[in-house]
Amino acid sequence: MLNYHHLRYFWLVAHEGHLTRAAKKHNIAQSAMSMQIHALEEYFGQPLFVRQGRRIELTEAGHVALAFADAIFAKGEELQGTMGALMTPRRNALRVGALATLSRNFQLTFLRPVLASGIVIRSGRLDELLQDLENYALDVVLSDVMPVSKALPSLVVHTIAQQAVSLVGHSILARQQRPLDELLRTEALVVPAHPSSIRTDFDAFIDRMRIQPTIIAEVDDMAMLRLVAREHQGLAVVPPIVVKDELESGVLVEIATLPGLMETFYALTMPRQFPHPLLQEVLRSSMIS
Amino acid sequence: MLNYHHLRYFWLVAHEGHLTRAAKKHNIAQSAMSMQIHALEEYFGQPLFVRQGRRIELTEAGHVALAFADAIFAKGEELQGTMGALMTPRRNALRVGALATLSRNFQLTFLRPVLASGIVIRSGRLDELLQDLENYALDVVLSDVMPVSKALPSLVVHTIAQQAVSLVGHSILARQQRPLDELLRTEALVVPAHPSSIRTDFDAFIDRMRIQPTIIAEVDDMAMLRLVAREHQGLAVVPPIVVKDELESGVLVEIATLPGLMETFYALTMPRQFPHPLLQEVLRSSMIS
DNA sequence: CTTTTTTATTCATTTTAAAAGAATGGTTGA
DNA sequence: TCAACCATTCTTTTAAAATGAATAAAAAAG
Repeated sequence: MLNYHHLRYFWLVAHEGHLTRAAKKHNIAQSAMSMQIHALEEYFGQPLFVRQGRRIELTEAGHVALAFADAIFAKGEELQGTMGALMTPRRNALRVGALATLSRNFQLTFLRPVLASGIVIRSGRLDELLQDLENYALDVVLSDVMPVSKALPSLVVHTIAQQAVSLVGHSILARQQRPLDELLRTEALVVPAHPSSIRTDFDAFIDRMRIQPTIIAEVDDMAMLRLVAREHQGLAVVPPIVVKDELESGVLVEIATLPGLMETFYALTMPRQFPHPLLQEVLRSSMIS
Repeated sequence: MLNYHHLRYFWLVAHEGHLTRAAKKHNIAQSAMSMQIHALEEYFGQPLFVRQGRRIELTEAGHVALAFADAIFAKGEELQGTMGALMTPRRNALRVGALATLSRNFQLTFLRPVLASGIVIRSGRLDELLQDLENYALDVVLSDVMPVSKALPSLVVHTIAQQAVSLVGHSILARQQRPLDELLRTEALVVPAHPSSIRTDFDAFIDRMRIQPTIIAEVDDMAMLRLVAREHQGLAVVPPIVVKDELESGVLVEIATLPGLMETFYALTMPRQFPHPLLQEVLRSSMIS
C-alpha cells in the first residue's frame, strides 16, 4: 500500500527543491526527510530525485509522481475545507471575499442573483483573501487585479465583467466640450491608488499622452473614492458604476471616457469537487461569453 | 494536517458498511479501526458514522468525506500503476488487452494506426483483463461485451465500432435466393458461444422469429469460428470481418444479413491523469462520432 | 589549491503513533 | 430472554517515525 506519509515528504521536498530547506521549513529533521523519501523510492523501485550538485532534482519518475501528489494533496485540502464548511452554522451561505477597494455597486451587481439565498461577504487584502480561498474558508474572491500566477498555481480565474473607465466630475462650465488632454492637464484629479489595474493603466495612458497631471488625491477604496469625487471640484478617474447613484441623480456627470482603459473584474475560485451551487449560479449569470 | 492513514481506514469501513468486517477483511484489529476513525472524526470535529443498529451508516459529512477519499485513493492507485509502468522495459508501448474471443481482424483494424509505435497485446478473459486494467498493467481493453457496470465503477467505455452480423457459408445451390427464416430453419448453424453479445442477440432474434435452428457448433473464439465456418458445409453467424480473407477469395460468401443484429466493439479504459498518447491516437481514429 | 559553507546520507537512539488483545456494553432478532 | 453481532474502551506491545550526531560530497570563497 502506498504510504501517503512518505508521499507528503516527497511532495514537500519536490516543491522546495532542497531537502534541507523543506525540512527546516516544516520543523523536521533532514534525516527524517531523507529516510522517508528513500522508503518511497524503494517502494516505487526507482529514484525520484537525483543529486545535482548541491540541490536535488526530480527524475522523470519524480515529475510524474509529483503531478499525482499535487492532485492528491489538493483533494485532501479541499476535503478539510469542505468538512470545516459543513460545521459552520451558515454553511449553505456562499462565502464571498471581496477586495476591500472594490466597488460596492459592482459587488452588488455580481451577487444580486443569489442575495436572497444567504451569503457571507468579507473584505480584505488580496493576499489575505487568497489565503482563505486556498483554505476553503471562502468560496470565491472578487478582485479587479489578476493575482500573479505564482501565488496560487491552482487558482481558477473567471473574467466576469469589463467596463470602461471615465472622467467624472460636477457639471460646471463647458467641461464636457473640452478635449481630453486639456482636461487631464488642467483639472485636479482624484485617482485610484497603487496597486490597482486602473491606476497602472492610467499611468501608462498619461505617459503615452505625455501629460503630467495634477493628482490631488489617491484613494484605494472605491467607496472612499466615490465620496471624494462627490466632495471635490476636480475630476475623478473611476468606472461609472462606482458613482452610479450620483450619475443618476445628476450630482456628477461623465465628462469623458478614457480610451483604452478598461477595468476587468475577476472571480477567483479553487478547483472544487463540489462547487458551491450558488457560485455556479452567479458565475453563469455573470460570465463574459 | 489531514492524516491519510486515518482516512484510509475510514474509507475501508465506509465501503464495507461494517467496522468489524472491514477489520477482518484487512487483518486489522477492530479496535485499531475504531480508534483511527475516531481520531479522524475528532480532527474533522464531527462524526462520520452513526451506529444504526448493528451496522454503521455514514453521516452527511461522512458521505462528503467518502467522495473525497474515493478520489484520493483512486489517484494513489493510479500513481502506483504509472510508476510501475515507468519501469517496464517496453514502457512506451501501448498495452492492449483483448478479449480472447475477439476477431483478430478487428483488433488489427483498431490497432493499425499505432502498430509501428510499439504495442503489447494480451488475450484473456474479460474479468482478468479488467483486473489488469484497474491495476494499470494495461492501458486499454478491447471487448465486444459491455462489462456490467458494477464490476468497475470508474471504467470509461468508448464505443469504437459497430458492424452487422451475417450468415456466411460456401456458395452452393441457390442459397442466397432463399428467404432468411428458411435458411435458419434448414441449415446447420455455427454460432458464437455464450456469453457474447452476438449470441445473446441471435437467441433473442430466433425467439422473435419463432425458429428452432439446428446449432451444430458453438465456438467462443472468433479465430476458431472462422476455421469452423471454412470447414463446415452449413452456415456461420459471424460479422463479415471475421472471415474477411475468405470472402475476398470467394471461399465463403455472405448469404444474408441478420436484420437488427449488430456487434458493438468497446475500448475500455481507466480515467487517467496521463493518458497514453498512442491510446488517444487510436481512440480518435476509431471513435464513432 | 585549500578552506569553508552548504547540503545530503547514514546510523544508533529516542519518541511517538499504531496495532493487538482482552474486556465491556449496546442492539437486534430468534 | 438469550445468543449473536458489532462497536467501544483500555492496557500492553509493536512498529514506525523522528531525532541527533557523525559522515560525505559538492560548490563557493579565499
